[in-house]
Amino acid sequence: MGPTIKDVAKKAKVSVATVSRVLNNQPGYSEKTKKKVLQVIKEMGYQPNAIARGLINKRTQTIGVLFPSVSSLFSSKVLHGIEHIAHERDHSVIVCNTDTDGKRTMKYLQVLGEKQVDGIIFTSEVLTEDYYRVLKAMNIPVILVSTFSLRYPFPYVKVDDKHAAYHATEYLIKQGHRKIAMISGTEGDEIAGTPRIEGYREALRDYGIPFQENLFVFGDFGYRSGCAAMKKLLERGEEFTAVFAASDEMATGALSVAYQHGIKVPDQLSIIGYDNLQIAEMSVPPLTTVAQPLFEMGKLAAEMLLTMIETGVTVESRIMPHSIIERQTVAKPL
Amino acid sequence: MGPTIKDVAKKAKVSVATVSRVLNNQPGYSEKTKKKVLQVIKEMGYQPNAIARGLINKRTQTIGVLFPSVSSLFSSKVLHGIEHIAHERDHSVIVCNTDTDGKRTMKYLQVLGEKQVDGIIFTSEVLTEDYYRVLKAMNIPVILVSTFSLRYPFPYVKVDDKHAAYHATEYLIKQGHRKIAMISGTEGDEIAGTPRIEGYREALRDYGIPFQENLFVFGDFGYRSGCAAMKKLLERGEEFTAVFAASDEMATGALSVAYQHGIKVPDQLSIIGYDNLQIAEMSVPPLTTVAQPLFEMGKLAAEMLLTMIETGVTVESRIMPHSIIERQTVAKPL
DNA sequence: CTGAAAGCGCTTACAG
DNA sequence: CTGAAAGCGCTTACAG
Repeated sequence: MGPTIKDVAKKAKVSVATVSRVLNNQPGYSEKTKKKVLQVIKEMGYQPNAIARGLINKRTQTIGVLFPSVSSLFSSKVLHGIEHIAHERDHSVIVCNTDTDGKRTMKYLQVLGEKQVDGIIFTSEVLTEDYYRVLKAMNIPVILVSTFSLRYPFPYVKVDDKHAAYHATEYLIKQGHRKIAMISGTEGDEIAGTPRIEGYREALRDYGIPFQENLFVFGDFGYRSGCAAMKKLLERGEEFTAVFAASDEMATGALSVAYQHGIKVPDQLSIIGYDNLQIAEMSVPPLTTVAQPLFEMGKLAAEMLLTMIETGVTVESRIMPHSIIERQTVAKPL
Repeated sequence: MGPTIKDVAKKAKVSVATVSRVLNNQPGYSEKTKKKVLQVIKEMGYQPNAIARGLINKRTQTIGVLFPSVSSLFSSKVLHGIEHIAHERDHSVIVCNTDTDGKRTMKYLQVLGEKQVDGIIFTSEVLTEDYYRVLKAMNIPVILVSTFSLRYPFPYVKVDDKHAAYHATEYLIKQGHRKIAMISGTEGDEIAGTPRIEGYREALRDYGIPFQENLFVFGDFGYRSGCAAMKKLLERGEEFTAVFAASDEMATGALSVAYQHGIKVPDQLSIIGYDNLQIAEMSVPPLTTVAQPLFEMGKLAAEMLLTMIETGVTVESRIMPHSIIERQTVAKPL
């Protein structure tokens, strides 16, 4: 271990109280002692012990973040944004990978509590009553990202999924498409599943296009499920000129399968995704998609959390703007 | 704040020492008191304060990880592996995003020191003397991932880049290619740049193929630089039937440009990448590439670090196996 | 089997 | 302007 505040005090011939004061820029010492102390600190290479500080200040300058999967393209962008602001405002971030597993999540929540984090960001998953209870009991600020809860009053930052899905579908319609298939996310997912389906259906309805079971299929947001869904759609034999996939990964899967079947995108088939992950730009051809400002969402969530930590006042939820990134997978139907 | 060990002790009518003992499964109490204490703990919803524990134990059960960019596909995989093992072995991980910025990195190192992390994993960047000095001064275990240092004796886990590049090039040669271009990583990068160039050149040499300046171009590992490099190669007019790109992102860029120029892959041009990121599987056509076991590397690094933390003995560096993932971007030349 | 006490490295009234 | 002392929530000899 390095030198402690005691060592510094002794060497500088002052009390630890004085050293502590200059360390924290508090008043109560002459310019001369300040200089002396600062010099000794430098000489000894003294570093304050944040753990000891945390114990007494009841603040650890650390926040916890929970993701279903840290390595997903989605989570890593959001994490990047969170980390950026946290660092700017002198906080560290502990990452937790829940695997969408209830037990694991509860365990993380407990650990985060024991480690006395100052706040928590909970992302992309349904806030169960269990989670809510322990979060509530921890009595620290919590921000939800890409998820929300009607029942539990944590502020959130997210895109309006239903609205965004409506726009994506409408965009296709405005290009002239009427036979529009949808590859949805996980069945029953109330966060990124159902709302996007609703957006799709409402756009269809508003433009007088009947919803067809045959043109609708569930995936699980992942690439492989996109491939499978596309195959299913093709096998059903129902004609369609465009598909709206509820994630870029699924859209890319659909793209691959189209390619394998010799279907030209966008000449014979238009595809629009959702997320605007890096792969959207890198796919061949580049994917037209709905963009969520993930990095910004991470930043905003961290800002909201830190504001709550610092001021104690509850912050307002925020709906972030989505947008349609026009690239090369959508064209007018033949 | 929740109840402390004192509250528990009072309510259970024992001393805090006893509570501490049952908490830590140490001997020294009757079955009866144990039951009593456990019951009170449950009743009060008592959670130990890890900060107080850390202060006295000189162990925080926390490790720090430094990445150039947390949101890169590369870093997030490694992070996932690290987090997985850390959690399994009761440690938390603090992530740091250095932006490959010296000042920022030094700041993180300082914070990690103040927060008394038990160990550090340093990834994908050159270990400068400055970094080494403060790391050394912290006197805690350090593991390097995807980087290494001849001068400074920290154990590392990485793939043999030169060897892997040799294999990739050799693979192309064995398919019958003789005119093989290379899109390299960043010029002067001693970690993932130069070694891969050397591997490429040695394979060429071993198979009696002269190295041609015209078929070599630098990128910076990113997608856009891959696009630019491919354009440059095409503009130079020197014929080639295959390209080895030192990253999947650059390979994907090359793929896009080939597509834009109406060059069929793999019929007219073969491409092999490096990394085996998710996009390799998702590209059209799927990218043949060199795989590094990123998740496993993260896991192994965490295991090595935790072993050093727990036993105090220095662990051996590890070269991880690379492999060539054959997909659909390489064929025999016309 | 059990408890009183010291101590981890700090901060913060309090007193001077 | 400065220091002695209490205390944050724990663990761990030490003594019984």
